[in-house]
Parts: sequence; C-alpha cells; structure tokens
Amino acid sequence: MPELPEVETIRKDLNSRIVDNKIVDILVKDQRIIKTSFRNFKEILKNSKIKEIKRRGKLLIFVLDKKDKYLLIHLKMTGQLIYKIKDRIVAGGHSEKKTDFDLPNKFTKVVFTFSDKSKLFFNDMRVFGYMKITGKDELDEILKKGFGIEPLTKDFTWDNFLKLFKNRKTSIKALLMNQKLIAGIGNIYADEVCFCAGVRPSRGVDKLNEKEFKKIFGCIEKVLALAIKHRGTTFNHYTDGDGNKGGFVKYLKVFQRNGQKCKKCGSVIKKIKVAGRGTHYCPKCQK
DNA sequence: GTGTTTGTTATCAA
DNA sequence: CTTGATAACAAACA
Repeated sequence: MPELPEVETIRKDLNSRIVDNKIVDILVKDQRIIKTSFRNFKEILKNSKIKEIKRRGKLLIFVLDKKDKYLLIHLKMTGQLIYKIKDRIVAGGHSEKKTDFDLPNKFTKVVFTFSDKSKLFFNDMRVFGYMKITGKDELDEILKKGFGIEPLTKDFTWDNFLKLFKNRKTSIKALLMNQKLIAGIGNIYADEVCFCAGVRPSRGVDKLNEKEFKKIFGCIEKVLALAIKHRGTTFNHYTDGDGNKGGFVKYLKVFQRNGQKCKKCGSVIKKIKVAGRGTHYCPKCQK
C-alpha cells in the first residue's frame, strides 16, 4: 500500500537511476494498466528520455524530454516499480519477498527497457494501478482537481491546515485520507498520525479542540518524515513475517497491531472500522 | 464459498 | 452547491 513515504522513496531511488536514460523498448503485458490509447502510449515513450521524476501525493510524474509530455504512474494498492540492472534489483521495490526478485513475474504488467539494457518493471497484483500520458494542461487539471495540500512543503501551513476543517463534520480519519484536502496519506499513516496525536480516528473533526488540531498538524509532518527516513513501510499481507523487514514496520505504533500491546502504555490495541477501512488505535492513549 | 484487504471514484443522500 | 457516507472495482488469500 504505497502512500506518500513509499512513493517518495521510490521517486528518489528512480530519479537517481533512470534520469537521462533512454527508453528503447516498451512491453505491455496487460493493457488494462494503460489509460492512454495503446498505440499512442508506446509511440510517445519509444526513444524518450526521462528528464525528472516528480511526485504529488501518491502520484508519480515522469517528465519526458518530448515536448509537453508527462507519464503519470499511480501504484494504488499493490503496484510496484522495480528497477533492475542486469540481474540485480537496484531501486524502487517495496517488497522483500523472494519471488519479486525473479523478474518479470506473473504480476509484471509493463516493462521498460533502457538503452543500457537496464529495465524498469511495473508489477501489480490487483490491476488497480495505472500509467497514463498527458500534456501539461491535462496534468494541471488532474492535479488541481484531485490533490489538496502537499505535506512536507511550504504550502502545509497552520492556516492552510485549519481551513480544511471549516464547516466539516466528518471523522478525522476520513479527512486525513481525503486526497482532495491533504495529498498522500492513506490507511497506514492516517492511523499512525492519529496515535501520534492522541486522537481516536473516529472522532468528528467538529469535536476536536485547539490543542488536538495542533498535535495532528505536527504529527502529520513528524510521522511522514520519519517514515521517509526509514524508506517507507514494507507491508507484508502474507502470514510469513520472518527475516528482516527493514523500513518503517518496526516503528508502527498501531497499524496492524490489533491484539498486541501498546508500545506506550501496554493496553491492547483495538481494531474497528472507520470510513470503511480497517482502523487501529490504543483505547487508553487516544481520546 | 465467504469475508477481508485498500486507493480511488461513482453514486446517492442530506 | 457542498458534503458525506457507502458501494464498487480487482485479485488473492485465510
């Protein structure tokens, strides 16, 4: 479940590896991933170079060297972007399962081959992710319509943050996950931010006090920055949890820790449903 | 076969 | 018009 910290980690890794690398071949194994017309997609990418990789929320924006052309990639729930030089994976993966080192695998949907024979694999088990080519106007329209304040930038100010709550009555969790208001927070970090702030995810935003707003504001930056520092959460939805997971998993306070003891107070972490999603919290630490 | 998993959108309701 | 709640999507697994 790549959210802002995972997508940012992938962005930085890929940005340092594939910028100025020329795409010489595009293999599309599953056309459902491509939201641009098929012929157009390959034609534009062929012999293109990637000038820069940007990110807005959970969306990756590959700036192409062709005029007015952008490749947008969204990983949704199970998408992966893995860059491989010869037989060695270098960047972009967020799974440590052995099978993922064997590429392409049965979930590989798109493969880019670069002029130096290195490859970029787009894998997606559930086919929710997409690739799409747009021009500048369409890109601006997409960003304007669907993306709210970008955390960890200068736009994330106290004033802008407070405006989000004006005349709203939804739960804090639903608000945090609303991409049109704040971009990049999903289920994992919504729960973690709420724990950090000592606020139950189900609390209505109209019932929060000044002190709680302040905490939530600070915790969004704190949690996301820490997660980026540890290169995101490699979430294992399989039962085998052996070996070194690395990353942010060991710093998770509540997410997927239902039934376990709170790291702060020792109470048992509970799991409920909020905003239609599995939601984890500590009944003692969060009010 | 059933329920569960989540990012996003569509749809309907208030 | 705005906001919100919920279903739907897709695929795999317990």
